[in-house]
Amino acid sequence: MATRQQKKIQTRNTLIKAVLDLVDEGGSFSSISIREITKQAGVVPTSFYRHFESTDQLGLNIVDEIGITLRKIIRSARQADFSGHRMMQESVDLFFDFVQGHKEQFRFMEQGRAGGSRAIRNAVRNELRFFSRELMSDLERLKLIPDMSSADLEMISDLVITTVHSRIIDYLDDADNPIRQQELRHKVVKQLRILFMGTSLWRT
Amino acid sequence: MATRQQKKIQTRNTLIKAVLDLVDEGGSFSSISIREITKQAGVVPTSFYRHFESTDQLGLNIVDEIGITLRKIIRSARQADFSGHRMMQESVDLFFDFVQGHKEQFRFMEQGRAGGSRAIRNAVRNELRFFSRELMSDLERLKLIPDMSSADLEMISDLVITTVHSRIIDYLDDADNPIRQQELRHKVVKQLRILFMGTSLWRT
DNA sequence: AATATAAGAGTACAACTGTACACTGAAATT
DNA sequence: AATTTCAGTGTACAGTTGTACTCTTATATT
Repeated sequence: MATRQQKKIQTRNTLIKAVLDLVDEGGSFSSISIREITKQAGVVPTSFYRHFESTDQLGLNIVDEIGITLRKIIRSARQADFSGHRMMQESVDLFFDFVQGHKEQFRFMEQGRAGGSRAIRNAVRNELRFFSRELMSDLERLKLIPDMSSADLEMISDLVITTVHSRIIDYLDDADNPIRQQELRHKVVKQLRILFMGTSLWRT
Repeated sequence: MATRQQKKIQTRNTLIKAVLDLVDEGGSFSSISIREITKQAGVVPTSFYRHFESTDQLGLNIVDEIGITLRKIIRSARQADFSGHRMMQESVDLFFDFVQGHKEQFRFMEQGRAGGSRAIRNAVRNELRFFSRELMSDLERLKLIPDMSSADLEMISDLVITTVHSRIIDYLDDADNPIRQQELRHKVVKQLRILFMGTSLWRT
């Protein structure tokens, strides 16, 4: 049998998973009760407090997990080392494949960004900013956008991330319509192309 | 005194306003109860059902009101008839002034888009699509983007709307920091400039 | 003037909520 | 081997929830 510490971590993960499952089933994080969570996790209500002092605290931990997923996306993209004219399509596909593979996390992120508590909104914002900064450093490193100040590069990275992440909800809501999902990916690619073309004409 | 019909409409509006007030105070629509709403509205809980069969129904009515606000934005922009190199800045300012003036509505919209019920998410999506289509027809009418197919124009309008509306939450969360709000407006203007520059190089 | 209508008030209740408290038993420490 | 620790259980309770029901009374209809 496992050690006490291991078992605790296990239950903790079960609680987090319970929330993500409930969100995936269509629930809204802000209206999920401690009792629903513990029921879903197969644990008694009061046990919750052995791990989190509030649902909000649990939510912040989920945001941390989302951060990990975002880092995985970045790592994958760097390893794949896309190049040439298919680079854009391949990057977008990589991103949405991750969204598909972690739909509960991304649904939670979008919910939290707009409708969570102040703390959760800020946490999500931070993760997105981090993601944007990583993109920025890749744009710099690979010299994908020559002759650009740091401030402008930051602004452009931000625009790219916004363009992509704004479509997450629409993408997930089309889960039963793969054709529309495909079109959506395609649309995003076009939008990013436009945007990158714009950078070549940009002068601060 | 007012007629029975007028009084009914009045209470109905009070209920809607109650929800928007609660959202403005930091509440999440999905977790607001009928009793909270009626309490805020100064009306007995059971009265709620004389007007709406569920909170979701009330929410859909709020989305309709948001639609009206969006139409006002469009009308204002057309009347103002911005032109020249300040056009972009003036349009963005117009938009964010409206956001400022209807913060409860816009907060509700962002919450609903990501965390509402399926019905509410779809309703919000529809309003945003409408908004995007109106922009598209203006781009066409004013020939702001020459030599562009309808499909591409639609895709570009969508990108513009996304870029602007994605910043609503960030903007409202900086309510206590007007300098940051100003910077945010400025950033959006730059992003739109890049994007429009991109369109001039675009070939399907 | 007599009657019908219907918006809002009041009452009631079962289901659910967060959380305080004492308990259990297996794992960790001594 | 004896003791301590502590994750998870069980019980309890006051507050909140949605909603069915009846009642009131001002307005509308006749």
